[in-house]
Amino acid sequence: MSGANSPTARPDSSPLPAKYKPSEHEASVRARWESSGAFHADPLRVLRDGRAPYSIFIPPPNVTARLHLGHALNNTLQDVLARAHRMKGFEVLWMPGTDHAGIATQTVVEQRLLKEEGKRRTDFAREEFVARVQAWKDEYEAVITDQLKAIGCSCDWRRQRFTMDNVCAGAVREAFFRLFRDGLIYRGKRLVNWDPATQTALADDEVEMEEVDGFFYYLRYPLVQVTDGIDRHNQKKALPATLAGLKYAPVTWGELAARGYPGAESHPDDEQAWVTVATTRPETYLGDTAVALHPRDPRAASLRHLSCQLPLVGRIIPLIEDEYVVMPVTKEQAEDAEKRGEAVDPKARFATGFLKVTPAHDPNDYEIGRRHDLKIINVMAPDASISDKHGWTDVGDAHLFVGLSREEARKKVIAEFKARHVADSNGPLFEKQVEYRHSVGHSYRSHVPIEPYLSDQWYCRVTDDRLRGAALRAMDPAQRSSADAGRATKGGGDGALSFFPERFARTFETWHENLRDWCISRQLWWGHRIPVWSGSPESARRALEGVDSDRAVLHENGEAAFVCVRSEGDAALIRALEAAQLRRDPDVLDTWFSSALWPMSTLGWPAPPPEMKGLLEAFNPSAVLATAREIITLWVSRMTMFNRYLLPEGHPATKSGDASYGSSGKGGGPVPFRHVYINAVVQDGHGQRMSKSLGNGVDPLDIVHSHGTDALRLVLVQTATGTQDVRMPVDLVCPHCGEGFEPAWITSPAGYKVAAPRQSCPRCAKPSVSAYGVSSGSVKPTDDAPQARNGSTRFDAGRNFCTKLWNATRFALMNLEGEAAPGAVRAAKLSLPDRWMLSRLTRTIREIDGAIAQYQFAQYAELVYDLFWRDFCDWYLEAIKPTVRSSPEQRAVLGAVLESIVRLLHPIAPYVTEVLHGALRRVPRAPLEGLLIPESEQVCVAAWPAADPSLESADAERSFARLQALVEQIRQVRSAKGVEPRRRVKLHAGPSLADDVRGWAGVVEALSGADLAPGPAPAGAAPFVFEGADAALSDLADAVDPSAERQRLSESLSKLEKDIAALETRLGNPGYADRAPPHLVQQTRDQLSQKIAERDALKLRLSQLGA
RNA sequence: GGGCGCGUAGUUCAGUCGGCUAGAACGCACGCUUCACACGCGUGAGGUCACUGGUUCGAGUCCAGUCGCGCCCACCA
Repeated sequence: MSGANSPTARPDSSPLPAKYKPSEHEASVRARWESSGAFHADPLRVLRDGRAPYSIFIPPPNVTARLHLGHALNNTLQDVLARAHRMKGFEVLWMPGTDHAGIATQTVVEQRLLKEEGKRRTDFAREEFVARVQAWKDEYEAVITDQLKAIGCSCDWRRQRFTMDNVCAGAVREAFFRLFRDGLIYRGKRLVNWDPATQTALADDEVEMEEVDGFFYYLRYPLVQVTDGIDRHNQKKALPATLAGLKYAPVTWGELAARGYPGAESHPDDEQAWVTVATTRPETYLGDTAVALHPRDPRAASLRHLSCQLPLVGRIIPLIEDEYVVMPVTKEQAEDAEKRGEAVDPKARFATGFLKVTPAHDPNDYEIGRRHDLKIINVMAPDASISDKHGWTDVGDAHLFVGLSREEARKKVIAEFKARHVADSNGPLFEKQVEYRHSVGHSYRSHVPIEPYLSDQWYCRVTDDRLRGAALRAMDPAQRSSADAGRATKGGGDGALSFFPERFARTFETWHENLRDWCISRQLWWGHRIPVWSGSPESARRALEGVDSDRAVLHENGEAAFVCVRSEGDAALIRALEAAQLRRDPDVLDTWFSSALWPMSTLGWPAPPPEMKGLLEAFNPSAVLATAREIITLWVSRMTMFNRYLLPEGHPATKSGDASYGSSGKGGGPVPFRHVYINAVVQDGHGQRMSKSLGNGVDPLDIVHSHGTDALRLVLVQTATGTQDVRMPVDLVCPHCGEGFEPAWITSPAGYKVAAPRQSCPRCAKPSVSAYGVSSGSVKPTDDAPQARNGSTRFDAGRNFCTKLWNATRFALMNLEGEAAPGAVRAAKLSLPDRWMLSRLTRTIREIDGAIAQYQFAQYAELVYDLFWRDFCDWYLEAIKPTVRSSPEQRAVLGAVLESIVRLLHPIAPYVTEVLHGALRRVPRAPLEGLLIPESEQVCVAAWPAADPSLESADAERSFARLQALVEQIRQVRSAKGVEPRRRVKLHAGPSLADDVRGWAGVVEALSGADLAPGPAPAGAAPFVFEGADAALSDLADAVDPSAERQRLSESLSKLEKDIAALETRLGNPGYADRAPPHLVQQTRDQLSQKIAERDALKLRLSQLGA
């Protein structure tokens, strides 16, 4: 112990190093977490011991690339929840894993193979190629796992899964089998987003829209009237002219005029009439099977029962009426409508009112075709060249287009239409072209325009009520907007699902209301192979003779038979099928199919191996899913549907721990999670979404390197305020001299602002390589141009906070030595700062609990920040400095409060709190009545602090607030008068305030550097007013300058006058006293009278100083 | 085209039920190397809460509209 005159201990007695260096502690802390098994969840503690479960399924990151700050945010928030609930006594399972991300991963691997080895996928055998992708996956799965571990994620790492591992594959297989068996998976000919370059179907979200400059082409279709065979024509629309003895005759303008067609009379009577269609894609006219117009179009009546004949092809196609068609408007009409505030379809200005309908090559036309039972004629090969081998037979004179690419065909069609005439004497078939800028879907893989393409695909019937309806019924009725909101019935997961922030419920709801069946097949090699064998019905039936329907299911579809085999291990059956010439489908499943099963597959459904027994019963449904808003549709929806469909209604009450869940088959099963928390999108400094593939993704490990993990997490948590976007501007850090600098920006090929691949440091001028160039593969780090890490001053606040916490703990440790209090310390007997601090702690614990329950992460961070820095450091530690060494009771409070703060902070800043907890627990701590913080070896499994509400003391908070106000006032006077910081001055106060100051036992003196002096203030003292009473400071070194003093007091006076005027206006308002709540009126009155008292005191003081 | 979000101090952002004399961090100014911490301490300066109108005793907050920025979904006549 240092000398008796020293109020606190010497700094060198601290057991902690002088400075917190994250890199010196994080690895060893992490190793202790892992070896202790602190994060390993045991379903038995739930199922047998009745402990409350709390589970979270990680959104499995794609194994395509390293994680960026967006992932760091998402996973930090999950970790905050996991750690907080672990400390609150829940049995926590945070399930980790990664996603095979079919198309994305295959694409990056293909690109790399092409770049590094000059090879294409087709240069490999399928197994060989898959092995290469597997190698990539192994590499990135390891990288991602390391990143997640580094940022402190408290996942149950022993249970880590991958969407294509054996357990997950079993779930995919079983789910597919049941959905197939129940008629919810079917083979369909549908329009898909076809990438003609890679020849695969793409999901809607794999299509990128790009603005393209193009043209509207105006083409003329001659009008004809079918004179014989009209019935057959109407039954099977769009017949070739040559077929079935169809007889037809040209329709002349004269006939049209007779039918009342507006404007027909301006044409020669005996010439053949035509209609003009407008299209951006003239080459698709080869597949047209109708021309449509709006039923209210003024021309519609006069055209009824007429047809068009496609030039060159010769096909006769009907004129049909459909409300989808946009009627044309003139420029003037459009402007008028806009003036009236009416929306005008931009297409209306270009439209002719006649829409060519090509069901095989346009999604909207496909829908029209279905409505009108039109023929579907596919005129393209899979490579998007014009072909007569894929469903187009009535080629006629159009054979000159066959074999052309779609681009060549477009030119050729235009050229031919320009060169030909409607009829011998008419004008050309080509009318005009108009420039038109529109957005066109492009493949995110090959960047060529998407072709809507008719092909055979597997579909999941998500529009079935057992899936879609179940998902909608899962929603919390309070978050539903539509009419049937109130009709949610009881049972299963109905009404159990809610969104945070609430507004995202709308996204979920409208998605389901507009849902279409889900195309689940992909023409890829990387993924879950579709477990269906197809061949002729007879051979399929023969091969399945005597095979139980539990092993395989047969669906027949006209000439084809499809056999779904339940188990990959059913080798005998598979051999029999292949012997019967049935071939396995070459396609794989959409990646989201396995993702949709994540909450089940990771828990071992349907047949858990021994080490996974009980997981499903214990941990599904999970507590919360934390994810990004753009996958509400892709993922959240599908998990909800599958979980509810595949798990039985009674779950988890089902007792069996084995495979034998019967599917409820009604979609009445449990929700996969009760809450969905949508976190913000992390953007870069330019407001662009952060993404490694764009080259603007920041590796969280760069921030870990520069600021430490806890700093990273603190700042990320602070940003989670419920907004949609978070901007995280980043710099580069020079690898040579450590200078942070703003990179030089360039625009990437995709139009994003990214750091230039090569940078040079503004300080040392040496070159470096930025992340963008590295991820795009355009440049590699070398010895003289090493890679610059990202850095950001945004994280300084977090680092500073950790340092402050470290230092405060060091200080506390120095002062916690010494005799412990003999028994339990009772709050009522403590000093004001102690009672105040305990009150603040108790209140803050309550507020933090509320914030966590509502996913108010930023508020949680702010609460614990203020508690620690503002209350504990700025006031409490300073207040107890004079007394703590001599008061065992005060030491008990100090130790208990700091330990509580460390625990409250642990979910956000796990590393530094773990180290500090280790140091703090070596100091014996006397128990404190009302504050329960049981001993624990590690803070990550320590109990959340429990404070008795009685510790919350309004009285202590009120008194301490007065003390703080007085101290601040004294500091202001000192600062205004330029008193030396270390100089002790004298405080003169009236008897009542002096009593209070004495009652506060030296705290005011310690915090303000002013000692209470007896008697009235001497001449020349600096006066001030506290709570309307005179007080003063004297002994300020130099004599007080009366003119400066007048100046200062006058400023205070004018501010007071302003306040008083404002308060008087408010009270003078006749409505205020009547209608405002009484306590507010009273408060205003009190404020006014206090300000008036202060003003009068100041005025008196000023007059004493002499005007 | 449909939906959602944002606009508050130089910067990044809080601001819940309308009660506000609008806060924080960083930055800035002044003072302080005080025996936990200069990644610190103390004291300050800094705001037409995008704009217009409305409701209200009272509007940053609610309503209507305007302008600007961004995101998601849909869309190739």
